[in-house]
Amino acid sequence: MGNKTITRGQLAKSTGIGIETVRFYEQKGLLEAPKRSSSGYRQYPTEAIDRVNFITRAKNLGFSLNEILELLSLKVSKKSKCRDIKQVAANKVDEIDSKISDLKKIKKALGKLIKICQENKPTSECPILDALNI
Amino acid sequence: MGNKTITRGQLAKSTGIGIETVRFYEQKGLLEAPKRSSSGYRQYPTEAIDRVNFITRAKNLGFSLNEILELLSLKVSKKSKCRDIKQVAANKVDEIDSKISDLKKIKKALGKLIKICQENKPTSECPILDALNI
DNA sequence: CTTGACCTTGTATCATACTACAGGGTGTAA
DNA sequence: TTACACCCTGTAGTATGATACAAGGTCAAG
Repeated sequence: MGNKTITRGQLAKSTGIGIETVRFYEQKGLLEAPKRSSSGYRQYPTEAIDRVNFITRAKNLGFSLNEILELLSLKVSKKSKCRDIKQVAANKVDEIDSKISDLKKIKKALGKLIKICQENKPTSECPILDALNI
Repeated sequence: MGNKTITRGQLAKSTGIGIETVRFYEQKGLLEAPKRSSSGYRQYPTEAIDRVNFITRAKNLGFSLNEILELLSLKVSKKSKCRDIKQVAANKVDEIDSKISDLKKIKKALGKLIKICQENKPTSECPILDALNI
């Protein structure tokens, strides 16, 4: 009952997003429309902070807002839908595995570049691509 | 010398991007302006395919075109710049490590969700966030 | 020697994801 | 009770990353 709530500005400040972005995410369905005070102020539960932080991180990982909405909406409501949810989740896992693999390749290439740099060797026009291919 | 070249349309087709996107990437400096035939047709070296594929993958991983340009432009030209390049590369490695870590967390959360689904347990309003926190 | 699939340029439009107002109300502190 | 920082709504503008189109030139096949 006596759960602490925060305002839109406080949510924005504690997650590092813009205050207008909060409203934008609400419009997009990424943030649930919160309870309002008698004067119409939004009253967010503190869990909204986790939700916004998730959105920010997922965005950073190359997921679109629509994909993030899909991730956040994944839930088991009826048995009949369980198969679909498993399918969506499994597809996302595959996608994530391939992202991790690509990131590791780029990381390795950067490591090679740093090494070349330390050895003061000359580099080609595009050492990153070279490092990815060799 | 007798290196095979491909046209803009062939580059687009073999990388899965739009033909206009090729020109767009050229404008942005992501693709070097290629040699032209006597009639003005672009003649891309086949390596341009690797470059476009890199751009596509990096974009998918949440890097902006400007960041990708920075990655592709990393090269050791003078000793005096070596320190800077190492710094940029090392920063990118850190960024990549944190992306991998975030992706693993989401993957784990999806795994939990799949398990819950198989056990036919009821889920909360947002199982993904629950799975990330627990 | 024409048809059709390609290429050229310039410019305009689009989708996504914000970001910035204007015009007004609220809440607390001096 | 007035200052000031905050909140509200609606709507307009911006940045990024494409994508579309018009008007025309090129090239190989038939």
